[in-house]
Amino acid sequence: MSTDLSACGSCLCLASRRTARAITRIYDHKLRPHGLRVTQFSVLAMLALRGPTPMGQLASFLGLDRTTLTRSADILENKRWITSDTAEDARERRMRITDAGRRRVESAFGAWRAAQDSVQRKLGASATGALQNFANELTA
Amino acid sequence: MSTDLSACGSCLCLASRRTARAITRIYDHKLRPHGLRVTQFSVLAMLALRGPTPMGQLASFLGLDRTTLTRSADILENKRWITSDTAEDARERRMRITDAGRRRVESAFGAWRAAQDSVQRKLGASATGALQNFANELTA
DNA sequence: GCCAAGAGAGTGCATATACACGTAAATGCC
DNA sequence: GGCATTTACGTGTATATGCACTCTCTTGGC
Repeated sequence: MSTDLSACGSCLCLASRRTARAITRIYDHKLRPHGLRVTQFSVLAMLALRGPTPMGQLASFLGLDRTTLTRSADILENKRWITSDTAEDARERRMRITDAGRRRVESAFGAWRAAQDSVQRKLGASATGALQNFANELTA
Repeated sequence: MSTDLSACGSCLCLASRRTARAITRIYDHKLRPHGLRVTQFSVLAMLALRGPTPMGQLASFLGLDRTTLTRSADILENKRWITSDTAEDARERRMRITDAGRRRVESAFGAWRAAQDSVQRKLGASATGALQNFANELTA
């Protein structure tokens, strides 16, 4: 009377993780010459686009845990690519991209574009559109 | 003459990672009472379905780096949920699920099913089908 | 003004992830 | 049979990820 595990072969979590790992490898490979990981690129690009943003809000935009961003932010701050200060509310840690950070992310933009195009070619336009929606639908 | 980074707002890598993180949280939450993470569940289920499998081959099926599986396998082996031995080829480390491992993954199956259904409801049938294809298309 | 409740953020811990590098066993070629 | 090559795998290092817990600061009610 052992359980039938065959349904696990179509595990959506495994599928999503495999997809993310495969895509991440493509981006990281392209970004490597610029000394950036795609996770770091995302944080820098987000800050460049949105301007100074408090931790929690930035974590929410990136869809990751607040405490995860704390560690990533420390790394980026050590590299002098971001700085942080406090606002009126002394609890808030407001993150800001530095000039060096902006130069770094801009220099890597071509590599990011190449990776983006590569994945787009492999998956097709409709698939990439769907992928864009998933995260939003899951956090709604 | 600063670069226009606005295209980074639709980064496919960020989208895939956000999706995977959100889905992982759902599965991990359901599996928690059973003392399993979804990554561990995947390894155990795969071994239960496929029988004894060498490291590299298992890593390939899971779409993760071989060295990542080394660490995960060590954890599962410490918990006595899997064992490993060598075959004719002394280089091969062949993984095998134990009875305790099988009981564990079977006891968690209901939780996995609940998480799977939950994500399926949120994304819809066509979307989940698409998600299943992505990983395969990217590793082809 | 005082205090309880809530909001924003950091730490300890465990696990996940992969690249560069190293090691040992099998294999192919002569 | 001996050695270069290939194959399967492990380690060192760095980063990513999130839960439980803790701390500090703000806010509301009195």
